[in-house]
Amino acid sequence: MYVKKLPELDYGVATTIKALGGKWKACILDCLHLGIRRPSELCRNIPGASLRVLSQQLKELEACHIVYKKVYAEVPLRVEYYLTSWGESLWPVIVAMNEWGNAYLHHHCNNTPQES
Amino acid sequence: MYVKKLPELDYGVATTIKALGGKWKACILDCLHLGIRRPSELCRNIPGASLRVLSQQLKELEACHIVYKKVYAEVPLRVEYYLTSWGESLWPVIVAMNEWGNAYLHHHCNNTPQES
DNA sequence: CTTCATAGGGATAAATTTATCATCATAGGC
DNA sequence: GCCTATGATGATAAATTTATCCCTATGAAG
Repeated sequence: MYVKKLPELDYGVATTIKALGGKWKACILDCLHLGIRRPSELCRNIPGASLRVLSQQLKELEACHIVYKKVYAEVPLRVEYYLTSWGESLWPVIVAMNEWGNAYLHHHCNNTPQES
Repeated sequence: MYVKKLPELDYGVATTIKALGGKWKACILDCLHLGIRRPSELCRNIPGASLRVLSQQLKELEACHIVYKKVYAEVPLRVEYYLTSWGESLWPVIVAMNEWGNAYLHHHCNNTPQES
């Protein structure tokens, strides 16, 4: 890993963005809400993300106490991720962001924000 | 600038994060809500951010139609940024993110998400 | 014996974002 | 003239995030 060199902002929004801002994190949280729990399942449900990347993001979400991991002593190894109460409490925020973003996309269709 | 090489996710949350996710964007939007409009004023109100970086972020926000720019033909040059209706409609989302993030910070005090 | 699925991680590369430094232009104060 | 402030931008460096490749380990299936 690396170490942050620049000071951070103790800012509610900044904190939320750090928690949610990873490329695949919102997708992962969506999947967890749908009951998809195992890394390999997540990988199949999120086209474009490799297992490696999802593992990294899950690890970060876990470090943030947004998800937690259950490991079963089976073979092949079986792991499940669940939302913590912090993860659950994040849901309304995700919904609000999703609504705004979708409304935005409908009005600025075929472009992402930075490019339009 | 650079050109994106990898495909983007057409995801409401991803869109919102792209719009809000810049390091200083939430600060800028806060300032605009407070009536701070000129780049040099923003710079003085956001310790740590250089004028150059704020200009970049303002430019991105402008490209997203979240803020717009008014230029006055004065000397020295005078510029003001305002929230568009999209920018205004983003406010509830920012508030929700801010509340969650602040609650989070209070319970995991002295740590940012990724480090805790 | 080879391959698959499972989950994880080290090493490294690539992509992206943010910061730094320099420059331009204009007018005023000293 | 030199320094200030204003706002913008080009070039480049640094920091950070995301992706790729390869390896570990286990047991079952072929």
